[in-house]
Amino acid sequence: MKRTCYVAELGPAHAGQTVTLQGWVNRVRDFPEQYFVILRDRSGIVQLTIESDNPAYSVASELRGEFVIEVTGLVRERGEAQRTGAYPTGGIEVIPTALKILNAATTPAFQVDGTPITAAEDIRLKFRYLDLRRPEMQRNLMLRSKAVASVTRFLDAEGFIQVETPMLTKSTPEGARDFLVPSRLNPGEFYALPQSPQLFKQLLMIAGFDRYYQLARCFRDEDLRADRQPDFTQLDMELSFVEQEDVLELQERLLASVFRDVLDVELPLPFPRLSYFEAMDKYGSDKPDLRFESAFVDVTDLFAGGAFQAFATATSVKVMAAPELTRKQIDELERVAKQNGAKGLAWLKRDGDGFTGGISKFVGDQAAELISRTGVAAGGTLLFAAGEWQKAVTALGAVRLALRDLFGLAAGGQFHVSWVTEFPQLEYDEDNARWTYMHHPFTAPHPDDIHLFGTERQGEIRAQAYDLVLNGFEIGGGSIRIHDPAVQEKMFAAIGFTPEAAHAQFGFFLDALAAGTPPHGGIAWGFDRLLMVMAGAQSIREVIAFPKNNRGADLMALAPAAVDAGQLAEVGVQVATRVELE
RNA sequence: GGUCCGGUAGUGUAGCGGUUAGCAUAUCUGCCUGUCACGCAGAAGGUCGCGGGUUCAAAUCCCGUCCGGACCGCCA
Repeated sequence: MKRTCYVAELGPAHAGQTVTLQGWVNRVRDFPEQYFVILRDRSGIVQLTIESDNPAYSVASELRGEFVIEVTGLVRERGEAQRTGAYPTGGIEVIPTALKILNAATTPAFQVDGTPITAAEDIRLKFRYLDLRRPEMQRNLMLRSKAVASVTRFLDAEGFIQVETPMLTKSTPEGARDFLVPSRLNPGEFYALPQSPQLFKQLLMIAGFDRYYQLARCFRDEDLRADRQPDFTQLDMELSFVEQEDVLELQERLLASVFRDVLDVELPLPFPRLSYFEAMDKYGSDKPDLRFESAFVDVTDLFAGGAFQAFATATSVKVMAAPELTRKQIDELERVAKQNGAKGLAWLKRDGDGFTGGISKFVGDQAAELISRTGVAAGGTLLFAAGEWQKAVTALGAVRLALRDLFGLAAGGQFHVSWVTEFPQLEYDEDNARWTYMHHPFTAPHPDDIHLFGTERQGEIRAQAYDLVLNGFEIGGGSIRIHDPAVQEKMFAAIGFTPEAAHAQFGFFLDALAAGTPPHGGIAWGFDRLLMVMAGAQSIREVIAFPKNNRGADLMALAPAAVDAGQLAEVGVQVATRVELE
């Protein structure tokens, strides 16, 4: 390799030096007396100036966008009138003494020269190798790489041991659908790709490694979203001989360290904490966006037994103050509320000391109290959701986020990190009419609540589980694990597992738990999601080199795809003709 | 499984019952004495996603279908 440096390393200090650069033709501007060729590599761009008497002139005339070239030339400081501040190397230019085309290029499907991208995302994904050439995507992946380095450095210094766990494994007890891999050597049997290394990392604690981490690929066969991919990366960690407080404290230092290294941003420590109940009750979400306040106020008592039936009988009436809204905006917010489980979205507009519009005819004496509790501004709007507590706050939580987007309430590029703690240990599964775990069945309950197992109040048991929330995204979640077999037994009983059934499903793991398990706990970060927020991207795909689209397809490689009959026969799989089950 | 939005030159868009299907950009050619998203002139480039229907007439209206995106369910 003859290259002497990346282009962005050049500056006025190099004036007079001869350098060799390699990269892509970002743009060519031709003039009667010279060509200006903008050369791009992963570091940035620099201008080559080729006068008509330069031997490289004829080569320059052949250059087209995205050609790969190598240039050797003299760095020259530009004249005062020729400088530009539009890019960092705008004060210099390179006068080639040798210019070589290393490879020609077809005309790209879209411009990769750093001008704002206009191509739709499916086009970008189809030509991902070009898309990744764009400065913006180069930045995102470099940001990601820096974050990996930062995490590794920190955890290494803290005594963590990096261990890789298998990709071909058995289903783990988390809730998602598994990706299955047929076993050729064991016809009729399947591996599952890991949804997380949960059991393996606990086994590593039992094995005495004390502190483990891994950047673990995880697989979940569920529908995709802007922040969800079928295969994704977790930063997975587990620690022995710790309590919840130890885990949270270390995580705070780790995340702060990553933000400092990668973005030069200082996160204030410690992170604020909310209980699950508080998060739901005030913000209608277990991952509230706390970059803005707009908390809910409870007004159940103000309407109980009143004339407005929907509120009079509701177990919970929540209200949120909003700015002045048009009728159209209210309709849109109502649509959001309905899509998130509300029957409707009641509203009031403050007019002086009273209210107009919406449900104002049901508001009498309560007006003053509504104004004082919510602090709604003159002309402002109050938005209500009523019903069963969980449904009311969830719907209003969605409205809260829609308001954020409507009014840019969280604009300004700020980061807000918080913990949500004290999740319920158990939740009632309406569809199957039984209790189930909320996190996973090895999550430790709060010691003060263990006596509630098997009672009517077992829904109140708090788990020693915690989520890390950044700008309204769950970027991490973990728990202290059960290490006491007696507690594990209570947990299985609570979710309707007989000892036999538990053994059938988790036998090897239960044996391991009995083999000398230290108290332990951990957490896993949604690494892609964290990077998405740090990069200011709207989708997780912006920080993943080769992501899947909405339907789980790789639009470039065209995966998934049919395989030939021979391959199927070899792994003992038959594809059934698709039958519509009606 | 559901709701909503979209599909028109390479790319991004306008047109929404009768147009030679317009514009921008990219591409190619020529011109232009230092540009920096250079500029100017010209050329080429379109099964208006696909199928069916309505109509004298469909890019435009209707139905179906395929594809793309956001969300709900699902994913703890």
